[in-house]
Amino acid sequence: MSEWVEHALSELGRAGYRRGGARTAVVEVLGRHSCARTALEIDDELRAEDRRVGRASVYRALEQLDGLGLVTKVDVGHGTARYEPVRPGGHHHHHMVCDDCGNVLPFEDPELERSIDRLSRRLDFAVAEHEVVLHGSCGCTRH
Amino acid sequence: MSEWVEHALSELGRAGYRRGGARTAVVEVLGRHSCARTALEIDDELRAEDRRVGRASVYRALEQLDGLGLVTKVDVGHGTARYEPVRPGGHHHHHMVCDDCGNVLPFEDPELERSIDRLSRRLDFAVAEHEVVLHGSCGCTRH
DNA sequence: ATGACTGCAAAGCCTTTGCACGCAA
DNA sequence: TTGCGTGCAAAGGCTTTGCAGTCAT
Repeated sequence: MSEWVEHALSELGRAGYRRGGARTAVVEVLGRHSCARTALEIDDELRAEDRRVGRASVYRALEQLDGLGLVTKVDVGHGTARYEPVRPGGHHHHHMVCDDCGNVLPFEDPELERSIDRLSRRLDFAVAEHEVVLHGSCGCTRH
Repeated sequence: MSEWVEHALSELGRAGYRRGGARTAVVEVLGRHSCARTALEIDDELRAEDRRVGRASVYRALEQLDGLGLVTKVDVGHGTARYEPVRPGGHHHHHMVCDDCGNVLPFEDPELERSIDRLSRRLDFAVAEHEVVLHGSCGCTRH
């Protein structure tokens, strides 16, 4: 089992949550992925392994995880939220969205992070989070 | 009238669109703002000046303008799309979103743009657009 | 036993679509 | 006259909420 899954479950416990089946299932699915998933994808994945869970419970679990900082909510457009595990010590990354096939791919770039940090200090605005989304094509249409 | 309004109306004409009332009204509202508006805000603004327009027409006009590159669709999360005029020669900018009051403010930073350009060249991905969103607080809760 | 957790169904948003009428060209 | 443009209403997605039964503690 992924380290993050144990971490998340223990943090949930510490925050006073009970160990319900639906929430645990959501945590386990998230733990299998390094990049952002939608609520629907998580639900489908659970359904595929016959662990049927109410859609509402998926959303509730994600909301709680987000509140505890255990996942990040990523919005790459198209009106569907995505969530991904925040691994302690893990690398901060952003996303490229293929406008041809809808694929979402992660990337990271220290120089970009430095630019944003410097900028954040300069602005008259208390920056808490930042998100960079690149749109374009991953090359899926090449044969 | 804003220069962009004339530009947009003429481009719409060149693209073969007729000069309908609803679309023109949407263009005029957009032209009054330099930063991103939602479809609902545009609709409200029109309603306030007794130029009632069907909600669907607002969405249709925005879609067409986006298709011609006359506006940019900006997604700062919260599940609501925003649109802003693309002024020829205007500065490329990004957005800060106040998580306390929902305010959306523009900023620009040449260094950040350079970082993204360099990064884009390095990636195995054809970057067409990019979007940076800063979340945090604009200070509205200070008294 | 108590109250959190869950699933289901219903309701809420934002956005898109279908359709008949009206207007620009 | 032609068919694009428009408004209205209905339908579509994603997400949230209400509620009663269930389960962890």
